[in-house]
Amino acid sequence: MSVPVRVRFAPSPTGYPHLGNIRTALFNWLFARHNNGVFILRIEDTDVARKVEGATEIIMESLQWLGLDWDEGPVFQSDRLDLYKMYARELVKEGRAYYCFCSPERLEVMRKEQMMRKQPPGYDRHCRDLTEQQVDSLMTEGKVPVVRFKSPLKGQTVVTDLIRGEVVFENSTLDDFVLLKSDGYPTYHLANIVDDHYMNISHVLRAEEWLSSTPRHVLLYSALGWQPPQFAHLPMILGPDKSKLSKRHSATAINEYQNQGYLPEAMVNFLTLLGWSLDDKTEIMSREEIIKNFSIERVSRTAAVFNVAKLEWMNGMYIRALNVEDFAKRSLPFVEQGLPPGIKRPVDTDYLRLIAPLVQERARTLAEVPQLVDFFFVNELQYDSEMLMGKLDKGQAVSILSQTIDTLKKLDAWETESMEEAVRPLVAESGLKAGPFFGVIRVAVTGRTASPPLFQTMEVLGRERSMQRLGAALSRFIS
RNA sequence: GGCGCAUUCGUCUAGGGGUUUAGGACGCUGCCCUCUCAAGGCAGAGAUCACCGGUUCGAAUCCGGUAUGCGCUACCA
Repeated sequence: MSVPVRVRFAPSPTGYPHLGNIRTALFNWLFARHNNGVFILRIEDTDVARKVEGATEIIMESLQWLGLDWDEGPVFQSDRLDLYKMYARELVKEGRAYYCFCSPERLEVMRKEQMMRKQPPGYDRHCRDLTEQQVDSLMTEGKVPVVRFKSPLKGQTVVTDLIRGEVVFENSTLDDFVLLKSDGYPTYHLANIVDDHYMNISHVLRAEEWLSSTPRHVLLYSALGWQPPQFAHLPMILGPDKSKLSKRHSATAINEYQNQGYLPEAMVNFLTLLGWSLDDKTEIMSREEIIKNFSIERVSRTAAVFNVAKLEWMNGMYIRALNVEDFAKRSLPFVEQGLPPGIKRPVDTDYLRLIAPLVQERARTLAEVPQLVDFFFVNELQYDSEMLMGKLDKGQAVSILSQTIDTLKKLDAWETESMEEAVRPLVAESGLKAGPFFGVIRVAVTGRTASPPLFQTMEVLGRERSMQRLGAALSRFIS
């Protein structure tokens, strides 16, 4: 019988979660779902100074956007301060921790000196051996202490990591870290251990940056007489400069990707592949496939650089896989937002549905859709006559336009096929290649040199608008 | 400075002693398709598997050292 899997995502509420946080959440969620376990959301709001109002809501929205549903929580550490205090006191009582009255100023000076002497910085254990009387008198003076853990001076602590194996730390390199701050809040180390224990967390999946503090956690578990969970330290996600992803890098927050028109399912697929792989070739996988196959054994040990270009490609794959209806629906908010202000809102959704199939395979993100479709909406096309002529001369352009207008005018049905049937012969007669010939019409109708297929575009645009645009182009040359 | 982790094409990765002339993907280049742009198809360039030693009949794969990168080194998480 193995322990039931219970994992948690435990961000601190400091703003939009960035890609690294989200990847951690994702792996925890995948691990829980694969093992029919429980995924818990816990908010680590023990740093009053860094706490940002509304951040919890933002975190929850981000998880929801990606479809990472949690089974318990959100649990707030700030609601459980008494619990942490209780264990801090207990540890002091048992001689496993002590009160420290050193001022921030003293600590600062101490650190500077250590740095200057090229010594490893760390608390010098000044208060470690205060007598009970000394503590009492400092207390009555009104001094507010922190509680520090009494790290063993010698011996080793072994961390067993599911991804990295056994990692051995010399206890002499561990300092007496703070458990309870002077404002009564616990540090991460204390709160984390107490909560993981109380919530019966079975596996701690977190970023590699935590590996160095894990021996402290192991020591704490043992001091409290608790069984530690299993640890798995996930490889970090790096910026293009190979340093830890942070605000210095562009677009690190998850909401930026939402705003840029990335699909959550593409995001999930892509992030899954940052540090995990199924085999030597499978890349596009449904959520179900990923859940079915996810395992810690296949998590890589090496940090991964976040590569937007590949995300773009994958997002394009997902966009093309959408059914047209869905694509139109998901594009709508981006179109509403991205079309020039002069165009009437709300945007005609039936019209957009007709346009959608013409641009779906041309968009890599939903945010690109407005630029792809705007000529369907604007009243007056902006382009210069040079563009209209392309490599042809004025006479040729005039002839192409007038012949096309005459031909289309006689057409009964304004449909892609009949238009093409009627216009194609003109190309042959002109002695030109189809490219340049259609190029003139394309610019006349769309105002650009690259567009969806011409006749399909004209069909959707409608007879009236198409003819009007062709006429407008012709009148540039004949006034 | 100390401690820890890591090191396979530019990037994400497969590989876990012989099946490897190191596979796939993104990106890049070329060709095909083609009314343009995409999409799609095909092809190509791109990795002395960080380096040096060792183990072994045989090493990208195991061991040691070195180098480099990154992380931690707070009353932040």
